Amino acid sequence: MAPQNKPQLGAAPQVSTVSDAALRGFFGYTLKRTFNAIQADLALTLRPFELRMITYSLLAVIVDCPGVRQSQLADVLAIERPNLVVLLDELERRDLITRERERADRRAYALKCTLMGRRLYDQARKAVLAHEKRFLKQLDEDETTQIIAALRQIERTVKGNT
Amino acid sequence: MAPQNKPQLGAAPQVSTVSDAALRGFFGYTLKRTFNAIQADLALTLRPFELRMITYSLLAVIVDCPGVRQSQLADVLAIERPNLVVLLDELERRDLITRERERADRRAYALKCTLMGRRLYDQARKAVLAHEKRFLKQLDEDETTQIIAALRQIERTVKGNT
DNA sequence: TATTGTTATACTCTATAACTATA
DNA sequence: TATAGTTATAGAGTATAACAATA
Repeated sequence: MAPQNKPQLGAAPQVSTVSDAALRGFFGYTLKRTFNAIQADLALTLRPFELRMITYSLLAVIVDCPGVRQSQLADVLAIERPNLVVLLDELERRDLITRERERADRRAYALKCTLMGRRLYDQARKAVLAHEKRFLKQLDEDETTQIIAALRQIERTVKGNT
Repeated sequence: MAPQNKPQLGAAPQVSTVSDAALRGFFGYTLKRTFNAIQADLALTLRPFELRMITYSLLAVIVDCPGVRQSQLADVLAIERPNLVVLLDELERRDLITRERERADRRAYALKCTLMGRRLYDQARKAVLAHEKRFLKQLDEDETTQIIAALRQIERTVKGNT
C-alpha cells in the first residue's frame, strides 16, 4: 500500500517530485477519489431537475417498486431511516411521490410516484445514463459488469465482517 | 440502468418483493455503497490510533514525501486547501507532523513527520493492510490491480469532462 | 415487546469567498 | 498580479438516541 521511505543518508530532505505513490495501492482512498469525482459530476447532471444522487435513487426505487415502505427503501438504499424521512418530505412536498397509510399495517406508509414524479424521473434518467456513459464507454461491457459485481461483493464482505 | 416498470394491468400495485434492481446497473450508487461500507470499516480500524481515512492518508503522503507543501498535499489527496488546514493543525498539535517555513519561499510550509508520527503511521499501516486484505483477498491480484486502474481512469475522465 | 416512522442532534466531509503574507 | 496558507461559513452526508403510534 504505502511504500517504504527511501533512506535519507543525512541529506537535506528536499522534495523534488511529489507523487501519489503512497496512495496508489490504497483501495479505500482510490474509491473515495473516484466516488467524489462521479458524485460532483452527477450533481451537475441532476441540478436541472433539482435532484441529487440520493433523491434520484429514491425515485428510481419507488418507480420500480410502487408501494414500497420507508423501512424497505432505507434497506435497499443502505441509508438510515431517520435520514430518509426528510428526503421523502422534500419529494412529497414537490408532489413527486405520495405517502399512503397501509390498511393492513397502519404503522407503515406505501410510497408511490406521482405522474409528475415519474415524468421527472424519466427525464433525469436519460441525463444520468448519458453521464455514466461518458466515463464507462472507455471500458468494455464485460469489464463494467465485472467491476460492479466486484464492488457489490466487496460491500457484502465488509458488512459481513463488521 | 434503472429498468422500465412492468405494465400494471389495472391491478392494485401491491409490492410483493422489494428489490434493488432499479439501482443494480447504477454505477455511481454502487460506488457510493461500497465506499460507505469500506469507510465505516476503516474508521473502526483506525479508531485505536485516533486517525481517520483522511488523516491516515495525510501521514502516508508526508512520510513518503518529506518536505511536501500543503498545496501539493491538497493536490495529491484531491481535497481543498482550506479543508487541509484544520487537519494539519490537528496532526501538528498531536506532534505527529511539523510545519517548517521554507527558506526559498517563505509563503510555503515544508511538512515532515515526527518520529512519533512515523511510528504511529507504521502501526496504523499494518492495521489498514489487514483491513483491506479482508475484502480484497477474494479477488485475485490481477483483478484488484485492474479495478484500481479502472477507477483511477474513470476519475481522470470525469474530471476532464467537468 | 417489537416495529414503523419521526424528531432532534452531532459529527464528518466538501466547497466557496475573502483575507494575509509573501513572491 | 499571482500564489501559499488561512479564516469563516454553508451545505451535504451519515449516525445515534429517544419518542409516539401501532402491531
